[in-house]
Amino acid sequence: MSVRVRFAPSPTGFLHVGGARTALFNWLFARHHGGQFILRIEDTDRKRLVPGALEDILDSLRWLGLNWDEGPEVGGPYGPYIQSQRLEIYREHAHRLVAMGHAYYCFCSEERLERLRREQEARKQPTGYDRFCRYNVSPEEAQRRIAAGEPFVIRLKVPLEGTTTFHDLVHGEISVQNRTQDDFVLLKSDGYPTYHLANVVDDHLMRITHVMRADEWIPSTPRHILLYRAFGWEPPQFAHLPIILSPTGKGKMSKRVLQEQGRWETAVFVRDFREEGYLPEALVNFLALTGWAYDDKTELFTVEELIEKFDISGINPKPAAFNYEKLEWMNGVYIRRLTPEALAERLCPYLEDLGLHPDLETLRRAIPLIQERIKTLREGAEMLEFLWKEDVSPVLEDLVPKGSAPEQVRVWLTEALRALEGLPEFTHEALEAALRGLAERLGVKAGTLFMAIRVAVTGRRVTPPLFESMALLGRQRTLTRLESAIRLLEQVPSSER
RNA sequence: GCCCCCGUCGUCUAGUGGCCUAGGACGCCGCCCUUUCAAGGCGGAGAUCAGGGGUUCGAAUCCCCUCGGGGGCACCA
Repeated sequence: MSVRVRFAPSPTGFLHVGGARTALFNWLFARHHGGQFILRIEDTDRKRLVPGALEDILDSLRWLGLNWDEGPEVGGPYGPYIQSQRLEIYREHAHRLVAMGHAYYCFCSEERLERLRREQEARKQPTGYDRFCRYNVSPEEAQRRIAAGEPFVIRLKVPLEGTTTFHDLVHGEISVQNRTQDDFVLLKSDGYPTYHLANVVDDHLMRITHVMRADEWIPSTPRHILLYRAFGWEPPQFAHLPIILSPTGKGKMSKRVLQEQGRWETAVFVRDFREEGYLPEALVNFLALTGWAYDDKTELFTVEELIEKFDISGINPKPAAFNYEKLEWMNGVYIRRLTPEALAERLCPYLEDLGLHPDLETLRRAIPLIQERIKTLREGAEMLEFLWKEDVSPVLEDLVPKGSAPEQVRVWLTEALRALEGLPEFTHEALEAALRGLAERLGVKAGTLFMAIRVAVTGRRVTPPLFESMALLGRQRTLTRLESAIRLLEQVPSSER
């Protein structure tokens, strides 16, 4: 039988890296086995729907390269793939379970359930439904009350004894006593299914063979097994993935936790990583490695290699902290491996985000200057910003090296200006020769002089190599920038010179 | 409170009874290169395998207990 797996997000927020990793593992597993990867949208909670979330999930998945064989926009033989469009199916299945004697109608009000829970908590007893309607409402009475328009839910008759056991592909044998499970709701009073019902019905109808999902579902898996049995269906295989923790290993990967821990990182959604200039292939490689390992040395994998090597047995059951530094390093590696043309192309959107309109020729020549010194595309765009910016507006404290006076720097820059004006050729070699000579004549350390010029010309202390940068900028703009830096220094009150 | 899961360097991990005086990677430190920042090269620190008991000739690996961390207990997913 062919492998069929699914990723089933709820459109209640943007796609989180944790969700992305779940999707990735499912996708890799499907591709490895030549099976199908299905995308199903679980939007049965109408109160928590977030506008734009579905689009973000689809976009993020596509950006990562995780294409789906069946699902929204592509269709498939078991559709529709959006649960809100399958309501009739769940309703029919829930009622069928009642007819089979495995489920029952419950008319308990929310107030009664709330009171019940409070009492249980007060007595420090396990909370859960007390099965009132299972024992006290006959099928005939139930029919009468439904006909009279009374709201109801459908609950599963959970066996009172015995244990439910399943073999998890990551965690091994897991078993739970049935008496610790209450008669959970299958169909809500608004006619919508709960996650449990919709999930099981769809996984069965869509012929899902392996359910790979987040760890947090382990406690409800026995319920799902019970549901499969009630229907008389064969349950799929389960593999529960450990969650991704914040970099400290304490707390979830969320904006709030990151902030509370005083971290510099802020990205938690796939779109955040995209905005910061991470390459999708680097994120994929990194994500594959959090919670999974192939051997004791391989770290860099192409997608094809990942597909070839991926195996559930390599999944670590331990929750993993998200290591931003390693992701940065890996992104740098991927950037360095890009062809210059590819890097130029990928950089463009980030330059445009800075409000720049780069000319391709300059960009092409600038790439070799930054390729090995950036970790993200955004960083690359920022590093090249000076090439197209109208005014780089250096700040005084960057312009004046420690231990120097503004007046000194003014003299240096003026001398530099003079030297460059008459330069026959405005090339890297000519610039270097001229400015090294100048440093010597001035009796200044080359590095110190260069830093002042660097800041004057680019507005920053961290830049691509100076002479290449100036050559790229061109004589005219270089001189103009030196002039404005000199003017800035002239404005310093004489007492501070 | 009840139920479940997890526990090897700061972090990601290799390890499935002897090859482990525990290997790799990120990060960190030092040196080299160097016009800034990187990249690169070389070297280094860093884990009594959560703790305690067993089993065994032999345990990070098997068993038990304890501790610590996480998750679940909704007409949310």
